Order: sequence, then C-alpha cells, then structure tokens
Amino acid sequence: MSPTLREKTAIVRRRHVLDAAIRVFAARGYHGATIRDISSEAGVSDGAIYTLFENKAALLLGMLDPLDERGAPEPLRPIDADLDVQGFVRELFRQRWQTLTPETLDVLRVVLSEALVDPSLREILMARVLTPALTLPEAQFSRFVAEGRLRPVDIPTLLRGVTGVFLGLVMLRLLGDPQTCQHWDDVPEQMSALLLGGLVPDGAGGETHDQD
Amino acid sequence: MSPTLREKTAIVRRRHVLDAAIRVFAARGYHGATIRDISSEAGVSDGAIYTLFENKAALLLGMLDPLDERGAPEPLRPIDADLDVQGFVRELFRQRWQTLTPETLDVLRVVLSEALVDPSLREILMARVLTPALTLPEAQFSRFVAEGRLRPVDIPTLLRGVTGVFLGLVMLRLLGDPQTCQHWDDVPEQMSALLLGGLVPDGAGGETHDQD
Amino acid sequence: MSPTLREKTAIVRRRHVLDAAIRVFAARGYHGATIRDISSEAGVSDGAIYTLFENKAALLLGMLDPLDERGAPEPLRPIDADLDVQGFVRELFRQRWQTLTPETLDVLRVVLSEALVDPSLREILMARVLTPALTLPEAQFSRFVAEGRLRPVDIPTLLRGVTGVFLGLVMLRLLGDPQTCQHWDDVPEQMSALLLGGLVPDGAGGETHDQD
Amino acid sequence: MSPTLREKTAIVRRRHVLDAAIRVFAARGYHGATIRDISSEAGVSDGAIYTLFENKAALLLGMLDPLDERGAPEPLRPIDADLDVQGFVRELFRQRWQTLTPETLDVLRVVLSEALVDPSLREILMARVLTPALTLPEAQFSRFVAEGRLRPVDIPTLLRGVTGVFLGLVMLRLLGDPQTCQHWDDVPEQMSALLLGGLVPDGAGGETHDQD
DNA sequence: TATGAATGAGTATTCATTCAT
DNA sequence: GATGAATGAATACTCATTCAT
Repeated sequence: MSPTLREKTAIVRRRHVLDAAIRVFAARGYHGATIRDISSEAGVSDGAIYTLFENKAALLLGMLDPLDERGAPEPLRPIDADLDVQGFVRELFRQRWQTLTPETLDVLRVVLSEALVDPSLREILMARVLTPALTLPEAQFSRFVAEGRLRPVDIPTLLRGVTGVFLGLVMLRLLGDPQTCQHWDDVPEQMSALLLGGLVPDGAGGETHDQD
Repeated sequence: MSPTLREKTAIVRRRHVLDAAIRVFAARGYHGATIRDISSEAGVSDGAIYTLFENKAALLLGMLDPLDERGAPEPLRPIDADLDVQGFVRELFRQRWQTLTPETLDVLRVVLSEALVDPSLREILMARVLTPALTLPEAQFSRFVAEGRLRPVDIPTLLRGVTGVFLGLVMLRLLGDPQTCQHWDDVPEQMSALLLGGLVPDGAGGETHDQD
Repeated sequence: MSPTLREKTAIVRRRHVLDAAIRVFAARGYHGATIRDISSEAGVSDGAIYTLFENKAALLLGMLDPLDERGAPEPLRPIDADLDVQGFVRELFRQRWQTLTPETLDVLRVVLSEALVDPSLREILMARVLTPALTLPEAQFSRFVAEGRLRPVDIPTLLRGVTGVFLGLVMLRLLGDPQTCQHWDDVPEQMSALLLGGLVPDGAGGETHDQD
Repeated sequence: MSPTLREKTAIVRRRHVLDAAIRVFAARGYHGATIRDISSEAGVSDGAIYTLFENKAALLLGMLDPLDERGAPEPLRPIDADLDVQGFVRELFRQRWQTLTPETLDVLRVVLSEALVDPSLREILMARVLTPALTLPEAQFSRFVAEGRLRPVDIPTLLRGVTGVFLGLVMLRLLGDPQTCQHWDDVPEQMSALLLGGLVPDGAGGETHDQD
C-alpha cells in the first residue's frame, strides 16, 4: 500500500474508490464492470471494496451522493431576487451546466443508464435529483407570471420543458452528437435564448400559446 | 411448405421473438434478462433464438429495425410545403410523438440504457435514429428562415433544441415523472407552443436571441 | 461426454451424480467438498449439477432418499409373528446392520456430521430416519411384554436403548475404533446377546430392573 | 503487571475466548462460524484470537482440553473396590452422565460433527476421549468376571456396548429426540438397569450369551 | 500486546452458447 | 429446422489471516 493511500482516512478512501468506480462504470457500464476492474483502478484489493461499500449496487448509489453535494445546492442558491426573466432563465441554465463536470457526466451516464431499467434506482434518482430540479424553481416562475413578466404558461409544464431541454441535451452529449459536444459551453446561452424569445418573430402572428 | 412460405415463417418467428425480447428487456433490462426469459416469453426453445439471431446482442440491434421502419420514415414524409411555421413545428412534434407507441418506448428504454454505456450501440443509434432526426428538418427550417418566417437562429442549434426537448421528455417519461406520464398526449402541443412563442411576452424586452 | 453417460436418462444421471457426491462428501466433508470436486468425480460439468439439483444443499438432502429406500422398508418387513423375543431382537439388529452398506455408512457420516450442527437437516433426519426406527418396533415389543415374554420395561425407553446401541456403534465405527471396525459383522449378534441376557448371572442378585 | 499475572491473564483470556468459541460453534457449526463471530462473542478483536490460538482449527482442538480435564479424570477415579457389579455399572453411567454439562454437550456437538469427516481430529478424539473410555474400565470388569460376578462376556465387546449406549444416547439427545431430551436425567439409571438385567425374564430360556 | 482494516485466495452459482438428437 | 440438456467461463462476495499502528 502506498504511503499516499495509507494516510487517507476511511472517508477519503471511500471517495477514492468511488472515483475509480465512476471511471470504470462510465467506461464499461455497470454490468460490464467487475469488482476486480474497480479495485484495480483504485489500487486496492477486492475485499477492501466491501469494507467500504455493502455491495456492488452500493457503489452505484454512492455515486449519487456527490451529485447531491454539488448539484442540488446550486439551484437552491437564492438567485438574485430582482433579476429579470431573461437573467433568471439564463442563470438557471448556467448553474445547471456548471454542475456538469466531466465526472458528473460520467455519473449521469451510468446512473441514467441503470435508472432506465431499474425501478428502485429510478425512484432514488427521481427523489434526489429530478424532483428538486422540477419543483425548486416553481416559486420564482410563479412570481414572474404574477408580475406579468412571463407569459401565463402552466408552471409545471414549463419546468418539464426547461428540464427536458437540459436532460435532452445531456443525452445528446452522452450519446456523442458531435455538434453538441463541440459547442457544449455555448449551449446554455443558446437554449435560454431559444426558450425566451421563441421561434416566431414578433408580429408574425405567433400567438400560439393560448392553447390549453 | 414452399421456400417462400418457409422464409416468411422465419421472418414472422423473428418478429415474434423480437417482440418478446422487447417486453423482457424493458422489464428486466438487457443484462437482467436471460435468453431463457426471452425464449419462454416467446414460447420457443433457447436454441431457436440462435437460429434467428446471431447472439444476445443481435436481439438488441434487431430492436432498432422497427424503429427505422416506423420512426425514421415519418419525418421524411414531405410535410405540406406551404404549412406555416407553427403548423410545421406542431406537426413535427406530433409526428415524433406518434412514433412513441408503448412498444417504441420499451425499445427506447432499453436501447438508450445500453447506448449510454456501449459505444458501438451508440454509433448505431446515432446513425440510424438521431442523425436523421437532427438533420432531416434542416431544409424546411432553412427555408423558413430564408423566408423571414422564423427568427434567424442557427439551424443546427435549433434542431438540438427541438430534439433535445423531445429526448428530454422521453427521458422524463421513462424515468417515471408522474406529471409527464399523466399529460403525455398534451406534451407535443405544449412544447411546440412553448418553443414557438417563447417565454417573454411581446414588447417585454424579450429581444434575447441576438447573442451568438 | 462418454457414451456410457450419454445413454443414461436424467434419473440415472441424477443417481450417478449423487453417488459421486456421497463419495466426495464422505472423503472431504460437506464443507470441504467443492462443486468442482463433485462434478469432476462424476465426470460432468459444474453446470450439469445444477440441472439436476437445486443447489449444494439439495445434494445433501438427496443423499437421504436412498436411505429411505433401503433403510426404512426393512424394519417394516413383518418379522415373523411367532418369533420369540431372542429371535426378534436378533433379527432387528441384523436387519439394521444389513442396511449399513459402505455407501450407507458414507451417507451417515456426512448426514450425521451436518445434522449435528444444522437444525433443519436435523429435523429431516429425525422425521425420516430416527422416528421410524424409534417407533415402528413398539408394537411388537408391547406384545412381548403383554405376553410376559419380556420384562415389563418401558417400551420407549427400551427403544432408545436399542437404537442408542445401534447409533453408538455406528459412531464408533465411523470414528474409527479399530475393534469395532474389525469385528463389525459380529456386532449385531454380540449386542443382541448382551441386551437379551443382561450382565448379571441368574441368581446373582441381579434383580435390578424393578426400579421405575 | 507481573509476568505471572500477565501469563495468567493470557490463560484466562484463552479460556474466555474458548468459551465463546464453544457457544458460537455449537450454534452455527464449525464452518458456519466466522472468526468475527467468535471475536464479537468474546468481546475481543479478530487479531487477538491469533495471539491466543494458532488458527481456527486450534480453537476446535482447544475445546477438547476441558473434555480431558473434566471428562477423562472421572473414570479414572478409583471406584470403590468392593462395589458390586450393579453399583459399578450404575456408577459408571452416572459418572459419564455427570460430565455431560450443557457446555460439554456443545463441545461434543461440534467435535463429533467435525471428527466424522476430519481424520486428524478423529484420531485426536479417539486417543484422548474414546480410547480411555473404552479401556479404563477393562480392569474392573475383568475382576468381576474372574470373581464370577459377571457373565463371562468378552470385555472389549462389553465396553463397546456400554460406550455405544452412552454415545448413542448422546447422539439422540444432540439430534433432538424429544423423549431422550426430556428424560435425560433418568437415562443413566434406565440404561444401566437395562444392561444389567437383560430383556428376557429369568427362566425364560434367556441363555443367549454363550455366543462368541 | 491489542486492534481491526486490508488482503486475496477460494467458490457457489449463473447463463450465453453449443450440439446431439 | 427445433429442441433443451450440457457446458464451462465468468464473477460477486466471504472470511481466515496478516500486520502497521
């Protein structure tokens, strides 16, 4: 065992193994990765994994913790109250994009992959990541509508749209769309602009949102 | 049995097994499903699967065929040329939603799950499904821009947005967001309205898309 | 696969594997024996074991079946009704000894070993082997007592004694007592004689069993 | 701490760990019990076990020591020389039964279980427990025969019978025969009576022991 | 000496795939 | 072609043992 590892406390060790697991899972998928793969990548023994995690599935769940730590708090950050709508939406996209570090994208790759076919993981992902993303900004949007600074759209629907764009573009990136990957840093600005201004030029008869 | 009929039988059998595979994969995931599960569901023997498909992975690839058959051709259908922008966008969303039969959603659940962690499947999915979706409507949108009926947005970016919303909402549905599941049939209309009109009321200073 | 094995039906195959398991378990103990050991001994693959038996424990339970087949029926055989006490007891011992083929002794070695520390196996052994041995001869002994041909001993106690001697001598043999192993075939006669006649010579004041 | 006390502590610790091991082995079996189980039960660390015992097997062997201490010395106790046969046999059974404390039964459960399938343990058990039990009373019985107070039976055979009954009834108890468990304290008296008096009433033609 | 975290060899079981019938 | 029993490689997990502190 290297001195570097030795001086690490259990929690650091745990984090170290988790990082290795994220890399390996992202590269081979949850099922394609063996405990041996992960322990090798982390530079520990097979058995050590099991002193830190209950089992292989716990490694997957453990990957969600940093997602909370880094992802969730951000949207909670009180966005400047007298921001205008444009500023708010742009800031929302920007914040969400900021959470998407390479490691977070690796986590999402694996967690989304498994959540699609594992109901229990799905519930956890829903409760810890998606539901916050779908509800926290509700208050702010409601205020904007009340103040007439936003078209009177259905807020939950709006949030599905906003989160949908975010999630969809993450998928496009994870699925390897070259254009999305290449212009990744511009995407939040582009998407907020798209959503804010709409497609139809003013006066072009674009009164299309009085449905519903 | 004539060779033609024999061959036809093979095709029908293949389709039959594929349908069973879709159900089983969707329920247990690709890795959680065994050949035995699938052969039981299809009412054939284990060995029979291997006369119809090279191996387990070929079942997964086979699931993409009907996606082509039903999904891809649709966007190709020449949308009425003198449709206005609103009509075109709405029709685009409607068509894509129409492809999302329960079976297609099952296919997407499994294929997206695997594509996230399997580069080779990713490429195939990209080539056969996503690239068409991201490029075919380009021409029409370009014409709209040229005619001044659409804000002068970057077309590829626009298509990432449109496809992103679509993909993101599919994800929200597959991940079990109750609101998305419940109002599934209203979503295309809501999303096209959102995209077309934008969030900012006319005259509210929403000139936000001159960035880039 | 050898032609010899090939022609065996599943039930014969099962028996074949069970025989191998008995040999291996007897040699290494239940826990010391690996599935690989058994499959090698039987000349089949690891996986084949699991098409014939639920799991390793089922191999152990399966070993009890022949014990029933060969062991239980014997004591049931209607022993000649007008046999005298001496004849009956001798016949009882002889029959029980007959069941103790080398293979049965191997089975007993393993089953007794595990039953001592596994309550569930204990129950099964009790129900299928010991209880019959402890109760079936009750009727005959009762008749002997009623006819005054047997001292008025407590029948259940007597049967514990008879079965105890049997079980104890099996243990002595299994534990390797040289004398017991060497004179194994004489043991039933010796023990029935011992039990029948008692230790104290007639008239030596040996009226010791009027207690109770 | 003086060397003596330190040493004493080690001995006490050893005994303490051994007691814990007996309880755990009896409950889960030798193979079902982990070092962790035992160290937890004893309230020491895993590593501490290995300062007191060479390895797991040494714990098993260690369990035999108290069996010597309590079990073996007893039969050696010079039984009153002018005891009559009945008294001697009864005393023999009583002494053996006295050694069967609950803890001794736990030890026997585990040791017999393992000895059945482990030749090396078998030899040790034979040398330290069974051989003494099978030979020590020989002298006394020989004298009785010489004095004509005992039928002229083969002494080694007689001792197999006596020890066999003992061992067999211990097995019946350990295997959970309800009757044996319930009347456990009466068993020595019953069995000595049975052996002493025989089954056949005097004068009923029970001259059955002139075999051999 | 005691600790208990780390080690890694060992194993029951699964399951994609084959192939004799 | 169809069958399904047999194959055996692959793998998560356990636990006796060690050793740095």
